[in-house]
Amino acid sequence: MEKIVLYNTLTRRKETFEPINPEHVGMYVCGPTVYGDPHLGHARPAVTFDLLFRYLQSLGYKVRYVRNITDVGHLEQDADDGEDKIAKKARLEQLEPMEIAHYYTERYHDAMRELGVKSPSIEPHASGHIIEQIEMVKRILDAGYAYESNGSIYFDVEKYNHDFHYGRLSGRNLDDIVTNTRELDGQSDKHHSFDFALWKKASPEHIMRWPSPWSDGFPGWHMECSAMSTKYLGEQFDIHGGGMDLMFPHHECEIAQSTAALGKDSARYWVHNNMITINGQKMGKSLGNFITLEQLFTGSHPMLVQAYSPMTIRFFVLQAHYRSTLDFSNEALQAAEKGLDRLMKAVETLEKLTPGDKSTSDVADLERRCREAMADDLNSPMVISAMFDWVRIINQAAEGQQSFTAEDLATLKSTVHRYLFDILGLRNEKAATAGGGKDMVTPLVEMLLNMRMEAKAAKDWATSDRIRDELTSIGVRVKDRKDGFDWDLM
RNA sequence: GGUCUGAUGGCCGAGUGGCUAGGCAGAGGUCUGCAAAACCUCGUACAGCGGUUCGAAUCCGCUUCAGACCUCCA
Repeated sequence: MEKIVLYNTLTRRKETFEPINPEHVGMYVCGPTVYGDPHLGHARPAVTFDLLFRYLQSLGYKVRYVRNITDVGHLEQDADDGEDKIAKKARLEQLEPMEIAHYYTERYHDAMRELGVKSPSIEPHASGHIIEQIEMVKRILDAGYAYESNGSIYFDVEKYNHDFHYGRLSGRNLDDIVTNTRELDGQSDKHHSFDFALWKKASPEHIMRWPSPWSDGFPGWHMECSAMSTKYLGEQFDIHGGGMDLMFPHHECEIAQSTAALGKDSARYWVHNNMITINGQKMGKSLGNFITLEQLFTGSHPMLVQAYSPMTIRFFVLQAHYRSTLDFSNEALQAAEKGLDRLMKAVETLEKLTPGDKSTSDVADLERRCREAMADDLNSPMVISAMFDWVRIINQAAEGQQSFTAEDLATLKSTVHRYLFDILGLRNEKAATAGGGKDMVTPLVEMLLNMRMEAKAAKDWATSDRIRDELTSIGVRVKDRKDGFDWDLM
């Protein structure tokens, strides 16, 4: 198996990736809380871990990719008295919480499909794993790292920290957390403000509730990921992913829970994607500066000067390394759109190239550069950079300035396919599709262009230009070739 | 305040102790009946100040600025 390195947040360095079972990879990624439309921020982790998923598969691993749906337990504001996000939305819209969860899950799936994000292997819902979560809470209680207080169960951070190290993922130690956390005013059931809920007793008006040994209530937010990752991937698995903003407290608490319950670390490689920013600031719900994916696809947001296709968004995300922040702007998105367009045109050009006697460039160069870039912590920008160098070479070949043997041409096509389509997950949105798109209009366009050729032969420039102008006006771009024509849809 | 990141040419964004990342925009040229597309050429950028080094934008220190997390957010 190809040797690859991944940046592990746990050690803050790149490490050679070695799965627990040689042929298999278990990967868990924190999915969305389904109480609102998916926005540009959701696209980052989805595309990042889709890239990792596709890449690992392309290397030959059998990957079990688990991405959860949070439909219960995620509270607003202070975890002690905040309202459940789903329940709040349900109350505001006078719907069942499950209607809200279902609706936004569907919206999320639709957007992900558009972005070319593959469906994970398993997509468990928190509400469907209450029993597993209760079992895990019991294990933590049995191990002595949690306490009951008025029907709720809290994690005993101080005791845990005595035996292990609370804060090792996010680089904190408990003293820092203590001095930087405001102690609550005695109203809380918690012993310390830094303790977190494993199980919460439901207040009378709380809708989403389940029976448990301690009270009718609901699980704490962090429980679902620990319980579901353990259930589907085992007590130890390879990769745990998510956004950097989840590092603390969410992932830190997950580590504490799993370690307390199982006596050992659960995830070996922690992989975090960085944020998408807008005017240098994180794009997020709380800041109210987010743009939904649908708004992006349709251009219906005051900040957008035009619509951007799903593949433009995907390409935009892939052009930056996943651990860097990526700044949103119309200019950047337009650049991505044009760049992607050029890339896809070159792929079409490549399909039409005819083989020559010899090859004037080494096709192994592209494969090597792409392979090395991906193996080095998923460096998709480097892959794209190599691709563009070859776009030039392909275009030169189309002009007769380069040539390739049939064998090299086949290699080149397969390399481009593998990296651009299979691994980066891009697709040619404008390409011919069965029963629609370019195919449908081809006979008509070519008839007109043949007429234009005749006009040109007769030096009837007026007719020739009129045909071209009319075609341009309906979105067909005409390109003259030495011995004919070419065209595409704008 | 604590923890941690980052500062790259007009914009986005890689990378690296010495060898052109790439895209977009811009300028000139080739081709063309004119265009478009494509191709060729061009900007010689790495926040500031010190230090290490034969050599640093890349390593170290300081300064300035920005961002993330420390309450929910991908």
